[in-house]
Amino acid sequence: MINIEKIRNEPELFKKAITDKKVPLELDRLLELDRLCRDLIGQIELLRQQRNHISEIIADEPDNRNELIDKSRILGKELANKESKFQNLETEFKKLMALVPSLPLIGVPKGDTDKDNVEISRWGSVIQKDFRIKDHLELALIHGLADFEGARNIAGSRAYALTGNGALLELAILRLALDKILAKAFTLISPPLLVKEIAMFGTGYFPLGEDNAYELQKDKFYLTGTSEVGIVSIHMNKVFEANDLPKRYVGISPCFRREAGAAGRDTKGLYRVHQFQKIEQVVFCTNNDEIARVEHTALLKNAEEILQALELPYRVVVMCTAEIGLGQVYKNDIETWMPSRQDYCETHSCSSFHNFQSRRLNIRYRNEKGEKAYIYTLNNTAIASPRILIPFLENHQNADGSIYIPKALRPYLNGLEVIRL
RNA sequence: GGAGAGGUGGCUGAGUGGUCGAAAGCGGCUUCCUGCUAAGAAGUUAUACGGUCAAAAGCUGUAUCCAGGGUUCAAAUCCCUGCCUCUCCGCCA
Repeated sequence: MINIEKIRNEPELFKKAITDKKVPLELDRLLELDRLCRDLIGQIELLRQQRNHISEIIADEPDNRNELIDKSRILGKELANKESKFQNLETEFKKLMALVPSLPLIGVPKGDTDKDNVEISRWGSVIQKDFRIKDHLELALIHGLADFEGARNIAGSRAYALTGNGALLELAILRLALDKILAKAFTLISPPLLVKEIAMFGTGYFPLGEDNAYELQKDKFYLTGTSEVGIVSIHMNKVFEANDLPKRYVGISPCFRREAGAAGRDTKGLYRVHQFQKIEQVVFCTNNDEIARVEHTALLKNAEEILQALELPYRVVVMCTAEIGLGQVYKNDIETWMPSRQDYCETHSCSSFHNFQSRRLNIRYRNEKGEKAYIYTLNNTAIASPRILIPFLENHQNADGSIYIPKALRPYLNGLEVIRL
């Protein structure tokens, strides 16, 4: 939850963020509820004070005991009345509070769609091949890297199975990415993927993203769409010592996404699937904007190094206001070149939250003065598969249909240099 | 899935309806003493939000003994639900 005092003091800033991020929230109603609640809680505390005072006297067995008990009873009725009124107001207040976005940092471009994102860098050259290129589906088919038909029969649309070298290739890429991150002193976590609502809410995926999560109704669990959810939320209510920070984690997990709202989009192939594997970087740091910025840049660089090792051309973009989520203050996507699409497409997403998540989950640290302050959180993809297999297969195909294996990956594939037909 | 036990402050742990935000011990902090690195003495020590104040301190109000609901004039204490931990049985990768 955003600090209500900040909202009271600078409502215009939040109104702008609400508009820019396109959040369905009426801030004036929230502020009105805040006033009503505060006024009512004042009245309630006064009544409680009176009742507590009378209770103390009753305990001393005075002569007019019964009289006092009657008086307390009347106070109690009035209290109950106001308390239930308060509860209703507070419920609505909390619901609206959950929708208050974090403020985008200066430098986040204002915009409505991904067309408004701003490219800031490129790496690698996009080579237009002098032969007819095959898309990843065709390549997967001729090499036997994936089975779509069988998977879809039992798991529905967007399902896939990686087979043979396809599965080995995925494992190799994941392990390469993991090793690159581990070399930078990150702590590996394989977190819970089946979590309670508080974890989804606390990391900011709920309430607005509820349609995108798989829900296990019988047990009231949700399947996480990224290991970030488990990694961040297992620290709920924790207080770090300042010298524990920054704490850097790398997560590994399957990820589950309903892709609601994307019905009919990207239904072919490995681009938009319900289940995938991801290596994820997550960082906790002190509540210092400059430190967070440095960490953000480092997370971005780590991901870029992985793509460079895989010899895949990519570009980095700054996401515009409508494309960053409720909680993010700044976000970069890395888009990797996909020949079949003749475009750079999202493969990585690097987000800074400042204290948006830590306030929801009550994750703090003790600063130099001994005071508790909310930490900052950040995260970025290291690698996500099978989407990354699209640029991998398509960029590395040769005229004869074989697939080139970049040098850095060969140790993970028993020295394999080319996947031949 | 079945049966049982439990969840109290930084930690251990007492408290079965009012005098309890909570005994005692440990730990922490402050001061003193002694002097030689550890021991002694005294005091102090929960959190959040509000009021008072220029501000801090202090004083003061409310809430908090896992969470939510209920009983009662009054709940850490009684009742219900949920969550978590532990033990036994069953099932199982």
